[in-house]
Amino acid sequence: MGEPTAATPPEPSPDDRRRVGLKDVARLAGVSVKTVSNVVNGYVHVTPKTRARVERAIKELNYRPNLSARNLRRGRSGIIALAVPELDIPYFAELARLIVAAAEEHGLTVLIDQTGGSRHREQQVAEGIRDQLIDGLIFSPLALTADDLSARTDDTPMVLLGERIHNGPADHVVVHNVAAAKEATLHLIALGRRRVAAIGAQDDAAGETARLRLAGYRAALAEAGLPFDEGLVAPVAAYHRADGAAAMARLLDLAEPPDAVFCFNDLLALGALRTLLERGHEVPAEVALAGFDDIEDGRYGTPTLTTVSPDKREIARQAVALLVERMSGTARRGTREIYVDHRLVIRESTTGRKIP
Amino acid sequence: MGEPTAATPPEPSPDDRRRVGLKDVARLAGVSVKTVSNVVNGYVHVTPKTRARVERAIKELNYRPNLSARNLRRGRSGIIALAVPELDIPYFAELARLIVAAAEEHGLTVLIDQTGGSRHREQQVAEGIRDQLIDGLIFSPLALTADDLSARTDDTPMVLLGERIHNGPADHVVVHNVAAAKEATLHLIALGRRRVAAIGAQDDAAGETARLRLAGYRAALAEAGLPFDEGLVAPVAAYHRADGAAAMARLLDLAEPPDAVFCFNDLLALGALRTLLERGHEVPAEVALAGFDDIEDGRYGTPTLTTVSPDKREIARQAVALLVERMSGTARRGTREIYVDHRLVIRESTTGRKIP
DNA sequence: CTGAAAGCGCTTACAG
DNA sequence: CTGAAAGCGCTTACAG
Repeated sequence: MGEPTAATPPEPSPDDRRRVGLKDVARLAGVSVKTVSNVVNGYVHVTPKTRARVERAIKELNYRPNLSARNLRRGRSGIIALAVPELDIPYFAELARLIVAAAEEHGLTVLIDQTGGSRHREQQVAEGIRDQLIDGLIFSPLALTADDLSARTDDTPMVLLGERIHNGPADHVVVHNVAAAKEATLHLIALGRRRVAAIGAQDDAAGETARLRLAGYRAALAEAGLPFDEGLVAPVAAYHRADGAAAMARLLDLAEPPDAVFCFNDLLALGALRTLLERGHEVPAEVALAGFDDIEDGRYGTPTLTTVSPDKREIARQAVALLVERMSGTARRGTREIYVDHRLVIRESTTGRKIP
Repeated sequence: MGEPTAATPPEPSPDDRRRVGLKDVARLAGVSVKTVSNVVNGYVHVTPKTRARVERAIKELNYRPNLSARNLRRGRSGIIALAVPELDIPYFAELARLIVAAAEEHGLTVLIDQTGGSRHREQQVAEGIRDQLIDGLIFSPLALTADDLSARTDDTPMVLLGERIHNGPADHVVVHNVAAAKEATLHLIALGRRRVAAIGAQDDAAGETARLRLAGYRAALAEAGLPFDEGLVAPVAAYHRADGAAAMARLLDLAEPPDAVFCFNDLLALGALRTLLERGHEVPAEVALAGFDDIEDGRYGTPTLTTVSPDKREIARQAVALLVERMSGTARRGTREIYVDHRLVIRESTTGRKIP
């Protein structure tokens, strides 16, 4: 009494009505909370009559289980994180869609982290910015090294995607990059091309994808008995259209420009295509073009794009399946590296044939 | 006893070591849990010396707060959901990226729901499949009606995106569709075109976007004194490239084909472009083409695509800002409809000029 | 098949 | 500035 606040009786704000809990449902239905919990979670040992009564009460009160409480009690959240560089890079957008779908089949919800490929953000992800919120992580790093990952103190189950990190610190789903790049290059050579260029080389340590695809490219040249010409290998800073466009321009300025180009991804190829058409070159008559990823844009451009198509659905499924195994603790010791199929999809940018 | 399971004593699995909690940190640091909590949450009233000791203990034990417990206690999760039809439709991928970024500035994490535009899934989203997990929802519905949304019993704060639902049941961020479509059509007419077609009409109730953009198209014709020709309006089942390609083919088969086409989104335009080039028509010389959305694909095709560019960053910012206001309870009564700017980006598909 | 009760790990009045 | 304790809403042994 006499306290300054005494004049303001603690009056519940309109939003303050208490949330409906299990207890309220139990009271209305005239059963114990255990029974309500059993009904909510679909357990068997409840008589149909009791179940019906509980369900009526749930509907009447519009009860929804509080997931924070459930998670706290169960010790898991049912949420996994997907960390990718950018959501609007078509390859990652397609992958994200498939992973969300695959996760749903396991009753899991996906939360998305965009790292922008920045080392700092990737370290945060690896160290578990959201580790107490998520049960597992599917991670496609761009800047992190295997050492970074080996040093991580967070023990949230993790599955890696992409070429960046091999040999081990975590389960890993990949495609056979060397073989796929070799196939694509051999296809160009089989068309009779002799000056086959490559766009997408990268010097820095981040360029593991580049390294593998370049190896495949070189293996194809070697197998075909063609010389390797350093001048036909165009390095890029990143794997966007603009980089491909610029690289193609440089190749066209060579004394002896290429008659075919294998681009290390589709965005590079689409950028290169743009430069070729802009400068009045016919594709594939003068320059044949192949990419990697099979993103949807390549299927509808003019010409349509020949490309290596990794089985993205399978990548998503395997990634989620591996993660689920890790999370449940049923995974065997040691990490696994799973190789997913790919196929070469031949379209107009190498054959000139129209889509029927 | 005698039960078959009696032979297997309940032995804690190696993974079962208890999680490090506030209590453990408090014990190691020699302070109360309250103090640790204060340090973790960055509150002021802790002496530097105590703070340092706590921080050392946190590091030593590699302590991470349990978010489920925090959320349970605080009554919120810091997670918002973004529900869109598909993540790999470029427009939604771009929007998702921007919304994730905007949410991050408010310390919020985004969880993504893909509805596939299915009515059933959209109803689940509206009714709060994850309502106890999320603090708010940014929703771009395709099948739901205003009535569906008015009837929802879930009271999770929600912000709507897209043209589907106007007038009211929730806060809403949109662009001026009619005005924008009119501008795009007038631009085509200003080029001297007289048979301007439209691709993207839809009969069904879902076609609110279609209705508005068609209205803008008609308004432009009227303003320019051109007749409205029903035959030049091509309906589509969906807004994908394939629909645009098919619609364009039908328009080209007319006795008097169009000399310009306004497509109600960029994917339709890219599909239409494909048909035009495939059939040997010059763009824009024979047929000029404009789209809507300004997705990245349109910036790099050949020719590049003239399009209405909504300010997507602003859409994302406004959507998150509105939602945050609702969640904090500071929003005024009544729902708001926020119009975001757009501009017409003129590129080669109407002017034929090359990008410098 | 059902009930009463403990406890998941936090935050936050309430006292000091 | 710090401590002891209640309670968020669940799930789940433990009894019956």
